[in-house]
Amino acid sequence: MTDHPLPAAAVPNWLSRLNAPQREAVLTTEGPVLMLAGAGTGKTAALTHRLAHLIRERRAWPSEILCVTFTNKAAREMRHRVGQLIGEAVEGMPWLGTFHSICARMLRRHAELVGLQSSFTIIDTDDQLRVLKALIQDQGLDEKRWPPRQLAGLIDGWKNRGLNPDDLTPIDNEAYANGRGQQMYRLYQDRLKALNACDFGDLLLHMLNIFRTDRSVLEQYQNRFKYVMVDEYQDTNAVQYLWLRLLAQTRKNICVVGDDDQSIYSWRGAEVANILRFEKDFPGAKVIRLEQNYRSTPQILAAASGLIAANSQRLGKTLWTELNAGEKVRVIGVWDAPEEARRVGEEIERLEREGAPLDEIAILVRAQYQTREFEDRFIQIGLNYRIVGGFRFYERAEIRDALAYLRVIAQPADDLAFERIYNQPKRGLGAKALEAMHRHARRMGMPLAAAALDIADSDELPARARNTIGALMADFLRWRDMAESVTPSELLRTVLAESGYDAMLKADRSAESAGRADNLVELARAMEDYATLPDFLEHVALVMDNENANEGEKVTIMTMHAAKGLEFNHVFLPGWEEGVFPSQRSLDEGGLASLEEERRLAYVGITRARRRCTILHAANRRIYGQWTSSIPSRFIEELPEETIAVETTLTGGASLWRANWSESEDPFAHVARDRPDRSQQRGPGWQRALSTGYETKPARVAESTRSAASFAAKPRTDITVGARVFHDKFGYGEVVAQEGNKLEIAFEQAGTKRVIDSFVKLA
DNA sequence: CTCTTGTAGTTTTTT
DNA sequence: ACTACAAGAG
Repeated sequence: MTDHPLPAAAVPNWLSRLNAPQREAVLTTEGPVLMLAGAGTGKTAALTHRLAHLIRERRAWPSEILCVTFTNKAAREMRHRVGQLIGEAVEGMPWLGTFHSICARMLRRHAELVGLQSSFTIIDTDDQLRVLKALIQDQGLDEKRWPPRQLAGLIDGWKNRGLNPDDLTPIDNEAYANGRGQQMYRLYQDRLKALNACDFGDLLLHMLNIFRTDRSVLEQYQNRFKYVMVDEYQDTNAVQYLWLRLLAQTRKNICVVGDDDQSIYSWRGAEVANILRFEKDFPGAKVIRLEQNYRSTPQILAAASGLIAANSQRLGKTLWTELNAGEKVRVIGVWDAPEEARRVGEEIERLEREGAPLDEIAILVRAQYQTREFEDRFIQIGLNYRIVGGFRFYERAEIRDALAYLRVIAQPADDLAFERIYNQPKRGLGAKALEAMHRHARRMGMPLAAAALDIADSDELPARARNTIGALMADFLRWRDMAESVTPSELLRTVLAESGYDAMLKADRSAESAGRADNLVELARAMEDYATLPDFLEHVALVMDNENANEGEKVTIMTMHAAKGLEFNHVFLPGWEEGVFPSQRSLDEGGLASLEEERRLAYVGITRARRRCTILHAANRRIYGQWTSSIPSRFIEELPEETIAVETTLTGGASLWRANWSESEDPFAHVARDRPDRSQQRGPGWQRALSTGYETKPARVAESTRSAASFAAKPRTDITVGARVFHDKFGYGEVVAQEGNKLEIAFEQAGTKRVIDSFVKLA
């Protein structure tokens, strides 16, 4: 295309705010580019300008650029900033997103190639564990000895490495239940297929499998994507790497950005090696280093650089800044965790008095449990805070229940969702009913919902349970029809009203029920942004983070992992003690590599700060309910002495004494958390189940059976009229009629009953 | 079938 | 210490 390489003087105005290496990254559009961008060096600016440049110069249409990030937050930020540069055109960028959302989009188009329907459900970790647990029980394995969690971890690991069940080595196989790893992995994949579902790892693995086996699909995407860009390349794992390499192989217009010092996700399969070998993968790659830091003071930068220098495996770079020297990094030692929280609270109040906005203050912790202490304290002193990443909106029970209803409507094969709500609100269906449905479903190879329809039409369960099931299935069929013509949020409101869920909450007098109802209203509101039910469900599955409405200024509390890519004027880093940070687990399990990852995490933490950085450590902390005394983190010693100012309250006897008696009792301990009220049972759903007059429903149930024909109930071939059969409950009998999979049997003891064929065996 | 009691895991980090 | 789930009683 236009090949007039722009001389520096001719640089368009809109690039003038970039420095020389940034501009080089923007203008080097052809061929592989590796951008090594240290913390705070403006890599997002470089990336977004590069993207805008490609579009402005008409080198590619927005839809011809693949731009991958790791988190939804990063994707949103990128979209927003590109939008500022090129305006509306950003709307036409369907391929800007996370690895997972992009793969989901692709997989919907090619689902049949891996044995799924396009309507497949994306299940989260919770559902994944349920499936695995059921499989483990099926296989007669002891789930104490071989926990589902462990298997889930292994399977995730294999998927991250791009391995299918057939690709496992004997060593991988041995990792679970004495050589049953491969078998369990295969069973799990089969089960997912039957559920028409995939987990997070599958989104990538399935696409990789498709690319590997189906040339024409791969070529289609290779041709489409004229340019490929990848953010946080140091965090890619093997599948992501292989997937990218296939896509970029032909054109080689791939630009990756990363910082090996900020690689903090190796525990989920990320391989720093990917960034270290980029030049080998793409010979002739242009390597561009962004080393000018625009974020932090020299003191903060020097402290962080000094710390990270203790790591061995580094590409190495020298960050510099033109900013004026600021304050030293403060290191504060306190007696215990409550004092730590108190101290941080005081510091924040002081900053507030000096005019610092609360939005510019963050507390970055190693692990989620550390947030609690701060929460308690901030409630006590009335300081506004926001916890990022804690309990997510979409993980609340009532939200998951509502979503389960919608999932069953959208995707009848979704047994996980069906199991969640078949008796929620309570309808008087329990283990017996579930077992009957399971037995039939398994025997017929059909989903639970289809089995439920069959059972409603037989004498298998007591009349009351049967009628309840029939009524529920009739509801679902009605809702499924309605879904065609009504907006998703209207559908939800109808479902909540008609299922008795609303009534259940209303009748519940416990403290939380009002909040739950509010959450459901909020869910319906959130759904208004989506035109179709599948659109919404996809959003929920992949974009699980909640940007709750930002009312007013708040201090941010979050993990250091979550803080990557963000910056704040003032940063507090509590809990720098051996065993907390670096975490005990990393010390025990991962060896040196894992310790170095913790150190990189520390580096990420410090470099979030623009003006002031405060590190704290406590001498005593409660871990697993046990008081433990701890020593300051080794990372504190590794900070260059000239960059830090140490203030420790422990050295003087006075402060020790003070700490000793003031921490004795927290008067708010019992106020801060609400006791869950267990009086919510026996909701109106239960009453409704008794009072809705199920006797009048049979006609409707028969009708529903027909419309469920898509489930294709196959009759047994081994049973014919006249056959003598045995039924667990009714005993011996003779088949007098057969209609599809339903039998009419004259039992010797119980009289004539209608029974589903999967419940009898030949006598 | 629901409620109570006992036990074990939990505290890395995310899609 | 706290929760969440399994097992057992009513």
